[in-house]
Amino acid sequence: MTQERYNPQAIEEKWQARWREEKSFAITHESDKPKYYVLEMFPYPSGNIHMGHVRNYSIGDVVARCKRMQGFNVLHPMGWDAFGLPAENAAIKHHVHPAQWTYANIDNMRAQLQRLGYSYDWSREIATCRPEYYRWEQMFFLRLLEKGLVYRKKAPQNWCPSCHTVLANEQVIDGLCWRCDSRVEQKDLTQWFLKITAYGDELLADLSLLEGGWPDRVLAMQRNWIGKSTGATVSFALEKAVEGASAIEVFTTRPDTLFGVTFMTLAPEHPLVEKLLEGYEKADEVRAFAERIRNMDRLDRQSDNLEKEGVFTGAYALHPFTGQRVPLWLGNFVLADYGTGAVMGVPSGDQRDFEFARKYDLPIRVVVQPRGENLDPASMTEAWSGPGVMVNSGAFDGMDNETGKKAVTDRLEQEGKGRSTTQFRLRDWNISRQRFWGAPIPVIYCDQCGVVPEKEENLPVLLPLDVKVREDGRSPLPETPAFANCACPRCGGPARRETDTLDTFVESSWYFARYTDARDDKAPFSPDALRYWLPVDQYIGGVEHAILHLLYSRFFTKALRDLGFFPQGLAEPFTNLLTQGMVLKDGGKMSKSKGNVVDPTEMINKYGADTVRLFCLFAAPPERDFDWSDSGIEGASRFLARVWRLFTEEEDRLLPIKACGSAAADATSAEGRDLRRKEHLTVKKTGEDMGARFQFNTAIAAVMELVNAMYLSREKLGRGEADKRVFSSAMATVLTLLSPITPHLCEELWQRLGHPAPLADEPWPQWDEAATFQDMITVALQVNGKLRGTLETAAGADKAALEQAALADPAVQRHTNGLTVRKVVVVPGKLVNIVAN
RNA sequence: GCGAGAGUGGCGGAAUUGGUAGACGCACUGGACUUAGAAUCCAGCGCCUAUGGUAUGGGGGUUCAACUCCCCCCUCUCGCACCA
Repeated sequence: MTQERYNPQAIEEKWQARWREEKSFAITHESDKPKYYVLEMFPYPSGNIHMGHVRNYSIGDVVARCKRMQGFNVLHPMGWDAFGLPAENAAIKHHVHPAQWTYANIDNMRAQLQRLGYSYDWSREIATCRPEYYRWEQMFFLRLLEKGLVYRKKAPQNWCPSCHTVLANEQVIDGLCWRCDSRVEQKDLTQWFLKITAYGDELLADLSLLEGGWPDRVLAMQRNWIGKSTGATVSFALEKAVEGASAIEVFTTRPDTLFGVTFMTLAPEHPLVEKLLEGYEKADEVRAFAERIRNMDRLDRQSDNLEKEGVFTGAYALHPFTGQRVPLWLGNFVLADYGTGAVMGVPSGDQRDFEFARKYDLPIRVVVQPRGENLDPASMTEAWSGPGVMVNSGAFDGMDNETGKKAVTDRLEQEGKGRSTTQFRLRDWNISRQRFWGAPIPVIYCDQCGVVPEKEENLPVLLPLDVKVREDGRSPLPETPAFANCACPRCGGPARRETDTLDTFVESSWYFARYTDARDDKAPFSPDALRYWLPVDQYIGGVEHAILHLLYSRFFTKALRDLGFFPQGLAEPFTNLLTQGMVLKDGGKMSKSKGNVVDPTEMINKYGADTVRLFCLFAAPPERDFDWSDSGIEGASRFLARVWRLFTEEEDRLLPIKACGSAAADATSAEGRDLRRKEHLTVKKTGEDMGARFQFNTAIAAVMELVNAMYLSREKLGRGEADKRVFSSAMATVLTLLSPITPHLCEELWQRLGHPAPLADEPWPQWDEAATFQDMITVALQVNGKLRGTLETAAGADKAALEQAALADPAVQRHTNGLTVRKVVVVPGKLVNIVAN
């Protein structure tokens, strides 16, 4: 026996160098094997990796290595989401150029990732800030523009005063900037938009394709965000037509309650407000109200406990069916940018309208009531929005209200007073950013020709790097003449370039596809490679992207398909999604300000990469948050040292055989049979846990059990060839099963066993059903469902024998003494339950 | 309010088809080895009034048998929230 300490540092460097030099994980799409594309969300190159990255990428690496061993041609790439604000902020703070800062960070983080031994195909590495990448994005922009999926419009936009840029709706969280938590303001700006709403229906419908593959809550969040509502747009004629309008339209999901309309409420921003007020004696009061509401902070205006307020405009519309006069009010709760910016008021059927009507003493007219009940407007305390029968609704009386929705809409359509309508909560995606460190938008403004797209052959529009970043954070591009001034691609005259850059979420919306053909300088992708690799089979990342990045990528997939870049049959980019939990410390998020950050590099220095990987996977199932534990990682380290010790101490009896490499004939002793059975059962369990269920914690636990069994058996097992084979096979199995998780240690010991080829190229072991059979088993003995004893019995014992043995058991007899046995339930191989009273 | 998920020892967590609850690990306790410590090894470890009783957030139900299925309730986390 030799004593030898496990020393990860030397081993890990050795294998990492080898993987790098031999390009061990580079692959092509020319392969007979089935493909498997596993992808982890690429990082922003902030400077250093944190534990969240380690967890994310360790999960991905186990999947990649495991699938590779299970016979798949695995694409497992890595890159950098490299444009974005932090680079500019760092530039201001440290007086380095954003590009320099970004590339230095990439170099640093790449080295950190390589120290963790991840099996990436580094030949496919991308950085989105390189022209070789963003040139294709500029091309997509032009094609989308051509197709009408990009447009320019002036509208109130989310403006972050601290970041000096607009934000997409998805980037405003509770009224605050997603990056810096500043209060978002509204600002009228002309911006470029991607028409994601054109895909609203498809984005919603295709979520059903992802059921089972994506977590339910992510699907729910997307559904929610898209927010499809079906109903009708109804036109109410104005009693007195105003300039440019003779009617006001409302959107409703409840056309069945149309006869209950007793007023109408307009958003203070509604374009007709000023015209409706003409000649009204209290117009100034109304104007003041509208002004006050319009100027309210958006956050306050959307808050929970904002009291509903309104004011009568003096104007009336006419009910489309009854011709009754409907007073027009302004209301602080009506959203200008949803539906038509005006809603019909049905106090009997809508709680908000009910409260509004009570407050301002407006009439309440019951039009839908629960079957068998009579609602009385005078005594009602809340609106009835449930199902029921239509009343006070003319020809529709007596109709079920669900049927009524369609019937009323049909009649509106016949009379030209309305139409069936679908509304989305989803808004088009503002992709303009007033920032420097981003991909230039390839558009030119010419006094003669107007807005002119750059010519495709002139791409890329290079982001100039010889620019000094402004101290105030504003983009230097507008005042960089070499960039901003240009010739009009159409008339050749002097023109100005668009100086806004693209939202960085545009880059991350298609990067997964670029990996399939990352070095192509003739086209964004090779169609063959795309057809082979897409979609991504397993995507892994944080749930914080449940809407933002994942929605945008889904949209891009559909849009690029319709532009002819992606295969026609491709509907969704990511078939399966795993949202990994966060790594916490002391129950909270790690943060510099709290001083509870655990630095992966320190941990690698102390314990080695294998231990860090092992602990991240063992601590909890991947979806769940877990609390970093300093004693927990000690345990992981201890286990690997234990494997190392077992190997080195028993090296003299280890034969160079492979996992599951012993024969049934080798396991002649009870010890041998037991160990061999445990070995095969472990292969069975880890294969399922690691390759299918992604429950790495239980897979690791199973291997730990096998190692424990080996420790217990080593004294009892003999040193004959057959026993050596049984023991060696178990050792080979431990190394093979553990290799996706702790590849360095496993490769090292594998090589030391005398195997010339690396473990990474080994096939996943095959377990043998026959090896898992047991002659004698333990059966539970229950009396009235309570465990009273156990029984050692032959595995094949039949029901009658089991029943007899159970009834003869002393413990059972003690508990059935004086009782009459009514029934005996025998589950062969499991238990016997005696029912007695 | 709506939607999703969760609730099991001192802690992280197992229990995949309803069939011996607490695998595996952490922490802890005792022992061995040691001048001592570290490391390692062995043993113990849900709770209690302990040959038994009791226990998977609480209450009911189905069943020979329930962490698992059904009904009601409580708590926590996350997301959305005046979307007409």
